[in-house]
Amino acid sequence: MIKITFPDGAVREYPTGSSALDIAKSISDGLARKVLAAEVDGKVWDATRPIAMDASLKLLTWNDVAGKSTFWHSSAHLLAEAVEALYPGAKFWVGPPVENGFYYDIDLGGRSIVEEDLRRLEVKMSDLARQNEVYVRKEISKGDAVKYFSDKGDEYKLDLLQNLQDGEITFYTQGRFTDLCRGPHIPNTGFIKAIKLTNIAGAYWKGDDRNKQLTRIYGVSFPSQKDLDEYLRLLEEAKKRDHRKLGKELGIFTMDDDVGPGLALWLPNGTIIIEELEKLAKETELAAGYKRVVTPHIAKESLYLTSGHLPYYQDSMYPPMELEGQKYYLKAMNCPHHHKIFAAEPKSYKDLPLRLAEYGTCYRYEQSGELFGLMRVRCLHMNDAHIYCSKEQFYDEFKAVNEMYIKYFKIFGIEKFVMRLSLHEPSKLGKKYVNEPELWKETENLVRDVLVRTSTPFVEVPDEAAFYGPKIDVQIWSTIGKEFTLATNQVDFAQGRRFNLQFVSKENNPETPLIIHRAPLGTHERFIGFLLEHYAGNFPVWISPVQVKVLPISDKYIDYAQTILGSLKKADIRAEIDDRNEKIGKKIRDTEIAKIPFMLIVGEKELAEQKASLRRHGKGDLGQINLEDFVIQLTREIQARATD
RNA sequence: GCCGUUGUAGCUCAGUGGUAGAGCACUUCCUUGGUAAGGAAGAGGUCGUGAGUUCAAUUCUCAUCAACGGCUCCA
Repeated sequence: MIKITFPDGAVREYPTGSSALDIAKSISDGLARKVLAAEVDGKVWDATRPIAMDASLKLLTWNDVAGKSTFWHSSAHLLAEAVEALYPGAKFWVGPPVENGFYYDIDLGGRSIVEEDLRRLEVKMSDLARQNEVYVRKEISKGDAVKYFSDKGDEYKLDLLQNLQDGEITFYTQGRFTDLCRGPHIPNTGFIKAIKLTNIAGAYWKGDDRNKQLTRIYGVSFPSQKDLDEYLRLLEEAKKRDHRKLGKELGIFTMDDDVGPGLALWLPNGTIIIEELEKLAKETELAAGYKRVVTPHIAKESLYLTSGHLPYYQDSMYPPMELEGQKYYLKAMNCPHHHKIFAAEPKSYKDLPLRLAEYGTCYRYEQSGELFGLMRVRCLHMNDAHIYCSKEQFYDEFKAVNEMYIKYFKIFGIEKFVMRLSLHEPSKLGKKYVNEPELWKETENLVRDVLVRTSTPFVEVPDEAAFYGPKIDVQIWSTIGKEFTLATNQVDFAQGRRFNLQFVSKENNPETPLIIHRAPLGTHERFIGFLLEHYAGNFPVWISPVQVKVLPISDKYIDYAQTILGSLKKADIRAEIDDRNEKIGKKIRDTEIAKIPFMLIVGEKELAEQKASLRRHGKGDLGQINLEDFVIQLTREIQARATD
């Protein structure tokens, strides 16, 4: 007998060699039908794998992340089985679960597949699933494994085997398909009741663009059709929040073929949002001791040779234009210009920290396949600033920048983000990173220290630093799941030297400042793209392009509506009037769809009492109000930059 | 940049080897209506661009541009 400890601390005895599934059955058949895998002594196992000694046990179902992953991983095997059945000779790389489903990377030997193939594969997968094929685990020697895949002619699996040793190699077989896999898997394919293959994509082998491109098939699967339907519904919901769709519907921005890819045109409504954001940034930065500067959009080649950007980032810059025998580049970053401002006059320690801020317009030649609505563009307006400080001042300055992020995020109610501490990779010194091993260590420790001492949760990511120093990126996700850096806070110990920037210390010695590059609001493009999705287009009133719409019941009340409009405008409230020849129901509907926060409806009654009927977007009729009170209240809400 | 898909009116989309349709939006008229779509009429498109096949191309072929889904990249 073995002693099994359950998550609630209960200990029960079972015959040696019982599986998690056996144990579940002993509790209830209903539970056994839901068990996908098990956590045995903290490791995820097949539910069917015999347990030979005392262990702690947690049964994993669809409601556990690990249970879901196992389910999707097994679905990937099922996909591979279907692919092998329909397209003999296919070779397989890897088929992992992902956040929302699974994929399998496959070499189809020159064959390309289309949407119809996905439907055929779905049918085949469902057929195979219905056969309740058992996932059989088998430990196998490296020699036998190599022989199996050599005979099969699958060089990808052979490549995987190279890094595995005897004793850690397992095969999983379901039906006619056998895969090299460490598992675990669900008990049998019958658990997979609903399957949707979502898309086909090319994916470089091992993620290296010098390698062959494999066919990646993405899919998602569920234990019931109802779950799939719900998932598809949520996908539809997410699409409604997509900033590209909302941006068009709300008149925020547009793109035009003649202007060029990745070059957003800001429409009047979008421009209002930009101006509100800039107002916020300018107020905040003024209070934090920043000074504003303005710099040109272009500079000579020599500037970027000095900064070091040309050797590192030329591929991401627009090609140069030639004037008077000189090469000029569109600026991809503002820092070199700001460094020149620092250098324009001699500096003493008394001038530090010097904080230079600019909403700088940058142009980056992003790869065509990378462009994505407003989130990834080729012309961007950065909430940029550079802080020049001494080593002693660094901690406070860097910390203040981090606090500024948090302050902004509170204003916008941004809660789902991850702080990412990006570090250098020592083997790439002199290539991807400036060759200053000591400075790298020192500044990375300084930055980590700020995060640790301010108890900011963060993740460390190697090989993601800027070429000039480590950084903290704030990562967010678009509604369709793409990850982006929203804000960034970077240390730069390299450019100060490259530009020979100096200040005179208290001891009358020349010293090189440390530089902090920071962009708490990222760029207008990405930030507004993110805000559109974050609020689903329902902007808080302070950034709403139109804050109040005045709706006369009929044209008899247009004059009174105009009077109200006048008072609103006098109070600097962005208001419009809907004087179309439409019924009030239609006007309300159109205003609701336009996501305008407030409506003032005026007719016979309102005119008689010199009032207005208030309606709030999404909340409906709020009854009659006194206009002066409304203006006071609304102004207060706008000034507070209230979220709702 | 790479793989795949798509490209018809301002928007969402239908359609055909014989030079095009719907709904919404827009304009005009009727209606003056009280909290999410009143009615009628009208206007609007070289079917992304270029070339080829054909008596004839929006439709077939090729190229190109752009968008979309991924991959790679992301100061």
